[in-house]
Amino acid sequence: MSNRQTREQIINAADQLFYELGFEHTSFSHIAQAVGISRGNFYYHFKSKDEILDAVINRRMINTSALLDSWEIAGKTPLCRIRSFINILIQNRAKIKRYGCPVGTLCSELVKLDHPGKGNANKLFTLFRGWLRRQFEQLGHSSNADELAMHTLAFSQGVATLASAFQDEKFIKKEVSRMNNWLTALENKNDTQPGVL
Amino acid sequence: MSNRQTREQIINAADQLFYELGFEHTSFSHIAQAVGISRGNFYYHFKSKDEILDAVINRRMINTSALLDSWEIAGKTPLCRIRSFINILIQNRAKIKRYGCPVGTLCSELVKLDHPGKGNANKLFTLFRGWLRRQFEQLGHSSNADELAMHTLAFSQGVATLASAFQDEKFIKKEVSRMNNWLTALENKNDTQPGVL
DNA sequence: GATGTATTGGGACGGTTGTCCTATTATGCA
DNA sequence: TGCATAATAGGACAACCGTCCCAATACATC
Repeated sequence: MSNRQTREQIINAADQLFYELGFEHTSFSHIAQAVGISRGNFYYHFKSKDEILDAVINRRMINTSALLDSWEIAGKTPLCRIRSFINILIQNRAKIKRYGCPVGTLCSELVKLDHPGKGNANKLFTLFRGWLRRQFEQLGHSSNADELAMHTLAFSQGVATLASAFQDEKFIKKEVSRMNNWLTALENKNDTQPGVL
Repeated sequence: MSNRQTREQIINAADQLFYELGFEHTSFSHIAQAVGISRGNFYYHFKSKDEILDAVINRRMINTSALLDSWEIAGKTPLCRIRSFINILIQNRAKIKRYGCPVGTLCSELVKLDHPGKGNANKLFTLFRGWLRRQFEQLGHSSNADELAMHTLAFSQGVATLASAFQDEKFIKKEVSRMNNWLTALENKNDTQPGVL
């Protein structure tokens, strides 16, 4: 097999296992078994476990960018695009129920480990944050677009954490519905109307 | 030193270390060093690491119960009591910024480890949930008290996760302020007024 | 002060971790 | 077909893990 192919498979397996088992609890043995290669083969592709983590985060960054771009194209209005973000909670509800949010749980773990890669992991949040901020600006909330973006991010994190703790998919749907109502209300009171904070 | 004293010290240190380093990453060596005893001494007080986790969760349950009771006494109105809950984000903001929420991060970790103690850890959430539900019932929102309790919990989890990821205490204050506004608005439209969902 | 129990320290144990080396096999090019 | 290089398998390595045993010490009771 070519260098590139095996490397991609390792990143693939690590990506999934880091999500499902956590970074620290995922061992080379886990990844090796998932890919179907020997443990000793890793050093040829990656110098350390941290380097695999870097590759995984990098891959997630690229995938996330592509996802945001697709929403940018498919969504006609900023409101519609923000709803795309919120709806990933519904789409991924089965996995979220089992493992929480892949971004939030990774960041939380790396912070506790005081791991060098925690900064990179947080960039995933920054990616969503910037994209959401731009959507809220286009929605007419330039004055507090970043705050609204952070609020939307916090919403998704809270829902994911509780859905996982209580093993409750219905709760996800309820909160998404609540969030959609909030967005609708937000559309009707933007910066163009004076006197509204 | 008496049996009880050492045991309490172990639970104390483990409680703090599980929060700051995570459960899996905290070793007997860590705890031993924090308490100032030898590693071999553990088996006399606890048969396994899982047993320490049980004791830590038990301790947190007791402390949480006491905290909720104190809010019940100090808070004159249900609204005031719910605000007590929200304000722990402000009070513990320094630690939350560094390590996230002690309940949320522990539950997330144990779920990924598929650890037997995950059920016990979730009981901490259930404790808050039930207490909040009762407060919302007293506030006149019996029909959806549990939903409002879960929403409040999700809010706090989302804020803690993002505050930790972005190392941002100001964000906590902003979101707490937003939540307080939401509560105020909620007080003015309870079940006693028909036609409001 | 002697004796029996409660508590502790030190270390052994098998297993797993991430890292790293080397012999072996597969592959592509001349 | 022969050869250089790419890729892999297997295992050695020290360090650490949780567990567990046992001898040494502290303490309380007589």
